[in-house]
Amino acid sequence: MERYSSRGAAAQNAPAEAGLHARVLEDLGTAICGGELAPGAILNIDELVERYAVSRSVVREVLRVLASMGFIETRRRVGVMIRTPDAWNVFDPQVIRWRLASAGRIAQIRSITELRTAVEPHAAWLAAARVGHDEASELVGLAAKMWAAGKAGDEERFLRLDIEFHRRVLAASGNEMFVKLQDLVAEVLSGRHHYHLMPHHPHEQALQLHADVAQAIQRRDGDRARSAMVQIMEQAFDEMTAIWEQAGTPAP
Amino acid sequence: MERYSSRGAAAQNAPAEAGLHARVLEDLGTAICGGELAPGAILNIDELVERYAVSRSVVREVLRVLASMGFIETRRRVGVMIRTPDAWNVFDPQVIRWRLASAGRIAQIRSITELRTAVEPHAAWLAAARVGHDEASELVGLAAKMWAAGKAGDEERFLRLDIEFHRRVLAASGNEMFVKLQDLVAEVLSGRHHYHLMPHHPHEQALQLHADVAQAIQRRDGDRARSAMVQIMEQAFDEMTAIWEQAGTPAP
DNA sequence: CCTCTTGAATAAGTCTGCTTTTTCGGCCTA
DNA sequence: TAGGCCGAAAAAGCAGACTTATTCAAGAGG
Repeated sequence: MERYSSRGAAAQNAPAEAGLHARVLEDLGTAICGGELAPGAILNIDELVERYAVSRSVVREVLRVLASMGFIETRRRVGVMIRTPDAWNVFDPQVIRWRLASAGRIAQIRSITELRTAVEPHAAWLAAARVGHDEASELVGLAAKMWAAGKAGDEERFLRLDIEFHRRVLAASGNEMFVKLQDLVAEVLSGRHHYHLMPHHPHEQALQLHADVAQAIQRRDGDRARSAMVQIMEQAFDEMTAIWEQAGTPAP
Repeated sequence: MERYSSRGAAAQNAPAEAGLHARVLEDLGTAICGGELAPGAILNIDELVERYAVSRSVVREVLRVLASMGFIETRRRVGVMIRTPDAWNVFDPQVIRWRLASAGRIAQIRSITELRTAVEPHAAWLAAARVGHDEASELVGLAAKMWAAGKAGDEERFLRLDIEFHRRVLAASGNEMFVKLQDLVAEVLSGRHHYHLMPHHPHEQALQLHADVAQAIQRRDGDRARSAMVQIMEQAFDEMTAIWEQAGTPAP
């Protein structure tokens, strides 16, 4: 199988056992996100059939999926045209993974970080109004565990608890889209780990702020929950800024 | 062609000239979003081939797209299983359209309204830091036109300008995901129109607030831009609340 | 010389029958 | 009862033929 994507970080998520569809999709997806297939470029089905040495049905199914992501447009008598990035479904988790694997990695991380900076404080505020008793208690418990893990210097555990904490706050907001958002953030965080862009040495203050959020939500003090979350986001944002100022890091 | 979706608002976006793929996708998408095909239900390809009287290739291509949206899961020896809503890509514009056509319409409108309530103030704040000279001027001009249209009572024109204004603010934030978000919001607003859920009688104060946002962004006063946008969002949110309190409206 | 019609070439869209692979579920043995 | 074997079911994949829409260019007519 000849590839478009230059065999870097690509195709790692779709190894041999994954089926032809997944492998071709993975390769074309990374190639488009990575710019190896530039917007405006034109392919045709037979060319892809030859290149990947798969049947027409496989190629056609992949093209349908790519079209639904806004990556391509097919026209009779013309072929398959690569679309410009502004048409892409940048909220699709799969697209985010591909972009994290591309040179636009830093931009992707920044976009999502800004997005959560906007959303999570509001989610905390909503959560204070809507959370159930048990949910609130668990949130407080989780904050306590984070505090312990942070104090003990157990970074791995802290990171897991951190992600779980934010997921629960978003879940408690009662907004399905906020919950989904956490999946995207998780993509970024795990991607950040994968590409060795990890800072995350929990500050003393961050530990306290998470506890504040949990407590404020439990006491249904929306404004306090929001302002504590704003501070958490400011810290997270500063961390990210530090990352992309030492940018240019080619990374694997 | 026999349908799953009960021939209501469905299949209106994919009429006869659209091709078999689009029509089958439309019908299955609305059926799943509408709950006619419940999570856990199992289909198989041949059944769909018979039901829609199309070939296997059409069905398989549709299934691949639905799978990439998190709607279904296919397993050998089992068939095609409908997945639970928490697996759906609720940020996909197509999914949003289907949900707006379903009984969960109100929930969808609420989710997105909450999302933009969270995002737009932050976008305004970012825009103040990043906007270019021309962009800022145009924003001020746009706010002025809105003011005129609002005063003249030209609702149609006001609505168009309103959408354009918010799009530009999001664009000026320099965050690609924020821009994409506006597409989703536009889906909701036009859906709201389509399903006759329009309030929108521009208040005097709203006119002033839009002008405030534009001016603050031009003067690079992020905090003032944000707080004005917060107030706009509060008004928009109140409008929406009014809609779903008179809920139960079956609508077309 | 320009416009309009026509028609042929092209590439996607659709259909069909076939082979391969995976996996479930029952059955058999230890 | 646990573990392994086997057969059937269904998706995955393949190959090729036919259909249809679109484009582009040549030729007819003004």
